[in-house]
Amino acid sequence: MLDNRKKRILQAIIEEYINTAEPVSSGSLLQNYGLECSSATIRNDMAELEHVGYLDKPHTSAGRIPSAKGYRFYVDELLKDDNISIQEMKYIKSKLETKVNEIEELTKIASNTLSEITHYTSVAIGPRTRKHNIVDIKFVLLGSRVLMAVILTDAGAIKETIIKFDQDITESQVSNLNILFNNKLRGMPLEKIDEPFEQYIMNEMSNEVKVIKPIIEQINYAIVYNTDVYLEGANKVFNFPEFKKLEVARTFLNILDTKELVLDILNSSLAEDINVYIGDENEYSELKDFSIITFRHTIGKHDLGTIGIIGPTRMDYSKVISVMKYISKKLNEQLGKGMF
Amino acid sequence: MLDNRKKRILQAIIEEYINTAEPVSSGSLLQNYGLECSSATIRNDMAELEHVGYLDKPHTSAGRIPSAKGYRFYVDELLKDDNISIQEMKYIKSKLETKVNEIEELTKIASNTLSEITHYTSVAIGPRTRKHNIVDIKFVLLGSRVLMAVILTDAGAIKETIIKFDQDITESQVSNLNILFNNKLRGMPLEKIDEPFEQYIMNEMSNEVKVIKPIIEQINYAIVYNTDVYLEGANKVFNFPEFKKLEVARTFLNILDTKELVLDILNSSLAEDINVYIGDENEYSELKDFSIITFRHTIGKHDLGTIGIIGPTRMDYSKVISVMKYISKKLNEQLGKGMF
DNA sequence: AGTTAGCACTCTTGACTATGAAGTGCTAAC
DNA sequence: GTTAGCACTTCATAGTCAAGAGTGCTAACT
Repeated sequence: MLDNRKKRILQAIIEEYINTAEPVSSGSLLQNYGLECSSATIRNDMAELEHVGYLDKPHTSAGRIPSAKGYRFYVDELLKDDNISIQEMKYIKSKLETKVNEIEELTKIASNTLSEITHYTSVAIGPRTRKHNIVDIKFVLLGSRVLMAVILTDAGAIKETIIKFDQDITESQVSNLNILFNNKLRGMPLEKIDEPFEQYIMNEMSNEVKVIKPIIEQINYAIVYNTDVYLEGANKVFNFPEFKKLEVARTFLNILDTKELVLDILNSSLAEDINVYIGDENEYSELKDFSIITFRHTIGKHDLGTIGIIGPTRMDYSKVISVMKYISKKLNEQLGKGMF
Repeated sequence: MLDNRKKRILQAIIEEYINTAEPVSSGSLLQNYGLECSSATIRNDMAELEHVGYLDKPHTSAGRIPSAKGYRFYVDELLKDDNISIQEMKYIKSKLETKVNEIEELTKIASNTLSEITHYTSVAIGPRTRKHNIVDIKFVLLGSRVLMAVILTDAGAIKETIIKFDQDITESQVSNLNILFNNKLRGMPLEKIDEPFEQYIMNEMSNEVKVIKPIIEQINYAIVYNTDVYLEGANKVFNFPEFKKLEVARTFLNILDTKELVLDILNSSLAEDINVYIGDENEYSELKDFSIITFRHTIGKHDLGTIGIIGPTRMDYSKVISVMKYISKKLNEQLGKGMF
């Protein structure tokens, strides 16, 4: 276990390094933090902290920088999560109070705001709607051969998709579809639009089998593939000195371009909690020089979307987590008002 | 006017520079291009070409690089637009033959393909629909206080938007809306959903004025603001040596992040033609080190979307223009089939 | 008059060196 | 357990130098 002074020194080094991006020396700690001991004592403690793996040393005559393990200790034990100003709170509130028509828009706004305030790149995905319950499903004829399906869910998500046919569709077919789909599916989760259901409908409307298949296919496609990844502030990374090295910047942009990877990370984030992945804690080796902080917001058991911040391991964890917690709180208040 | 040999030398310099990104020397021209003269002659011509502004010189003892004016001459007079392989054509064909439900998807696919083949960053916007004629307009009640408006146009664009109310909406109101809107608007361009129209509807439905206003507002919002900018391959720039300088990469990403700027550029592109903006020909000074090539595809007088390529001034104009022309041709064939 | 060989001149690049600054780790004293 | 003092290490910066690449000019050639 670390004694009190060592903890203070570790915290000071990490916070100084987060601010300056320069290796922290014993002298600078003495100057800027009110430590009541000499630089030699600090050096001894720093050697100890390095020995147990919380610090690294770029080379013998440089100061210390935090290791991934050091950041982890900091995040778990030392970090303060009230690192947010009144102005920032006001700004967040005003942004989140925008009137939106769909839950997904709110996720976008939250992600956007998070990036603005923290100056890191944010990523977000909309809700995984498969578990959402169907409130209403409507088919509307847009042309003699064009049908639109609109599905409303109890978590405020709206899925709409267009289906084209090689043959004319009649109004009576449409009203049949409306009745059958609603009778069977209302109150059911979206994932119930599956093969058994397709079979059922085909039996009920046995003389128009050709119409059913594309409808079910297209709806499923819309539900599954409608997982856009929203990105905000990719260019912000150039403000950080770690991205001065072209290779790092390139890796970063490649990560952001690999939608599947981002999706995977956001999806693996646990429900209702803030998750921090520091450097090589990340499952993917491409991410070893980066940290990711995610959180998912939910209503009851319903997933409403996941937001993440990605940046250098030298990230201002305190700031990001503080802002995230506040946004999370406000989102819940907002959603609690019964918007949907 | 340039004599034949000077033209050949200019062309050779530009093509060599596009390939290598290194200043081109008289010696290397002699080696790699079958010019029947000595390096001294080439040097004389190069001095002349520099004098008239087609070439620049980084410093006295370096080779020459093309100036913006040089590229312009090359694009206007020397460029070949058949720089595309059979495989590439096949690939483009296969991509564009994907079945799509909306014209906008096709624009996205074309943009995406263009970026894949040329390895430059592509941007695209959907059609400016204001001049599109309304084929049908439908209101659908999604909940007692949620209305969806779907508008179909003769160019295959579908605009849908959701409107929320503080009061219940009845089915009879909805059918009224359907009748009134369609009677008045069918065959009209989308831009006709304007203030005079709002007045007209308000007169016709004078007892439900409160319902009309948000509808018109929201529809107009959807028409005007539904101009997403699609971006593809932003990370590709790191393959080009001009982006080795961090400042250039940063400027580039900032440009891509400024949606309004990109939108403006794409919108100012003329109809049905390929437009090339080289370096400081661009209206915006931020773009002085970049070139942009755009083209808009149309059916008759209808705008169907605009696609652009943005990259360093040392761009492979020949390749990009060749591929664009081919895509443009295929798009027209595709659309000519009467998909919409 | 246009073309060419030859060569002096210019500028860049990379390797090598010297020097100063920053910081540590150790020793010995407190 | 803490601290002052100092030797030692490493990095960053500037300076020097030589090699290499390419031009521009001059004078000769066709």
